[in-house]
Amino acid sequence: MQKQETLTKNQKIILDLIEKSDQPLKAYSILFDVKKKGINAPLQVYRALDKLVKIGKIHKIESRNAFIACKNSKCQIANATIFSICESCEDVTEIHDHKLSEHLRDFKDNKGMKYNKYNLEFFGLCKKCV
Amino acid sequence: MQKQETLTKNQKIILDLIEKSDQPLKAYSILFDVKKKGINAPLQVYRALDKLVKIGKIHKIESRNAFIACKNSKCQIANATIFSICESCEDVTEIHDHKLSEHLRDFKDNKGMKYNKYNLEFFGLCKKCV
DNA sequence: TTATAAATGTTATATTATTACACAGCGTTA
DNA sequence: TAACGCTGTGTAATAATATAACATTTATAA
Ligand SMILES: [Zn+2]
Ligand SMILES: [Zn+2]
Ligand SMILES: [Zn+2]
Ligand SMILES: [Zn+2]
Repeated sequence: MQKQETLTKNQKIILDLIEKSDQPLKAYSILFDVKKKGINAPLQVYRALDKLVKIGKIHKIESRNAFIACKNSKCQIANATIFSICESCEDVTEIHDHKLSEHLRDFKDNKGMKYNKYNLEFFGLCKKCV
Repeated sequence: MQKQETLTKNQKIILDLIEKSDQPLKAYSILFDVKKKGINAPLQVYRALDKLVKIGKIHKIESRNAFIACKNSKCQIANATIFSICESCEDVTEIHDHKLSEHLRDFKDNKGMKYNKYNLEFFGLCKKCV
């Protein structure tokens, strides 16, 4: 099997849900919401999430154990994510900053690590919460 | 009570253990190891971990749910961490790169977020695992 | 068509983290 | 001294997050 072009039923259901939310969703809240669509078990959710993360349709916010849709339609950057997180209202925004991305992409440590991915999370207070 | 200078018994026990390991430890593995010292419950571990994170003695590797000691004796950077993580052997190293840190510290988005913390995790393969 | 990779459905279980409550120790200050 | 606030402790219970194992089905490739 080559690269899968079309999403499967479960993957579509779960991606739809995540895309409708502009904020990250947690796995068990997703599970709760898709039970009416016949998805009954955590594993079904986690499998779809894994796949969607892998193909870059969604990203995991590691510090929150939550998943957010990628708005960048041509997301080549499943492996290069930057987020801004408000610690008061928990609002999360994906950041696309060319200069910063470049800097991170080009970063080399002094140990000969071969990087293929990074995830950066900024924390603070958003305008509304300052 | 002012800022606490000295660590408490539980905090010391747990920091000692983490400092002895050059790799991240998980909360329940810590719990297992400190049972012989009279720490019996998860909460006792998590409370110590929270405190140690807060004062910058250790850092949490978010993508691994694990905790590593900060080697930087004067760590003013509890709130500005960069890690390199090998996805094969799971070796984790804290990175201190002045230029990159500066770049991250100075980063401003276009939404008026007021940042006070960031965490960056690089993933890839270390020299041994390439 | 046959082999194989990917996805599904289900049950059970493992792992990570928090809530709730009672109490002890220390420093401040009334 | 006594009252108070703050931080930490100990314990039990439970919540939240994630994976293992197994049987089956579907999609693609040769
Ligand atoms: Zn994205
Ligand atoms: Zn906010
Ligand atoms: Zn550090
Ligand atoms: Zn390695």
